[in-house]
Amino acid sequence: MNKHELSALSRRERQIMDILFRCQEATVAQVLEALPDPPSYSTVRALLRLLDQKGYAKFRQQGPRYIYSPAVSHQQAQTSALRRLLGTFFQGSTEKAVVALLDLEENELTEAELDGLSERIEAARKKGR
Amino acid sequence: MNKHELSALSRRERQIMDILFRCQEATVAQVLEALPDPPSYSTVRALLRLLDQKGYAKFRQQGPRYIYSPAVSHQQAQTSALRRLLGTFFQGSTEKAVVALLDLEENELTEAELDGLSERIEAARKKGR
DNA sequence: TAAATCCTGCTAAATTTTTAGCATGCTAAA
DNA sequence: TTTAGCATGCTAAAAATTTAGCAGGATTTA
Repeated sequence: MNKHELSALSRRERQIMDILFRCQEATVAQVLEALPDPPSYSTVRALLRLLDQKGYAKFRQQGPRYIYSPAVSHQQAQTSALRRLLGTFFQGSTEKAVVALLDLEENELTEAELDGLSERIEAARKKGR
Repeated sequence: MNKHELSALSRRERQIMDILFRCQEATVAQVLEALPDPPSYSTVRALLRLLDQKGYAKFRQQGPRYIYSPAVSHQQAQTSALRRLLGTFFQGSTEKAVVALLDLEENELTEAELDGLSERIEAARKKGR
């Protein structure tokens, strides 16, 4: 029932939304720079205008240029992306996903972060019963 | 360096790959059924053939029909999806992602799963120092 | 102030994606 | 065996996406 179904976006549109979510805000030039197989400046502008018209992105003017950002709440998009990931790769199992995350090589969790996670798990334990 | 960059796929192609990853294997009919805004049977066949040609999917014959599956390793696609998610929504922080996962309403973690996670965290702790 | 530069809006062409339909072969039922 | 029902392969049209380029306005710089 989600009015803004991100999975319905076209290839370029999705690539751009990814960038907007990652950067929070970006100028046309920044988006262009971050795009794989970068097209022309003109193209990026057109795409951003399109995303604005469709309600996925918005922009404000800063001096001479536009600064674009996602019009969809970060929280909401995040949740929806997580759900999709769970369904697609982890049979809906949160536990499997967490394990896979912890197993990623490149992650260096600090002692403090590990503490935080332990607490969260204890909290979940209490809530569970 | 990844030869099969899933983010380069078109809208329908990605939707189909999602289904293949979720189901592991699927017939044309099953893919069709799982597709949002389902097109015609014929269309799905064409798309699957395309994905096969591009090396994203493969199929085997079972009796009269084909059974399709991803040609990319589940593990690899999973990892790449996780990385992308981390970068897009969590500033690369594994910890943030785990917290968000645990905070999803619909997850009901069993006692056993929570135990497992605690162990994982302890393991990470030891490895860390 | 004039020139150069950077930005946007818009339009239309090029390309890619998505789609349906026809031809054909296999399987199973009548 | 003949027919009906599915299944696929292929092709080409339709639709959508992606792209470049021109026109115009603002801003900066010389």
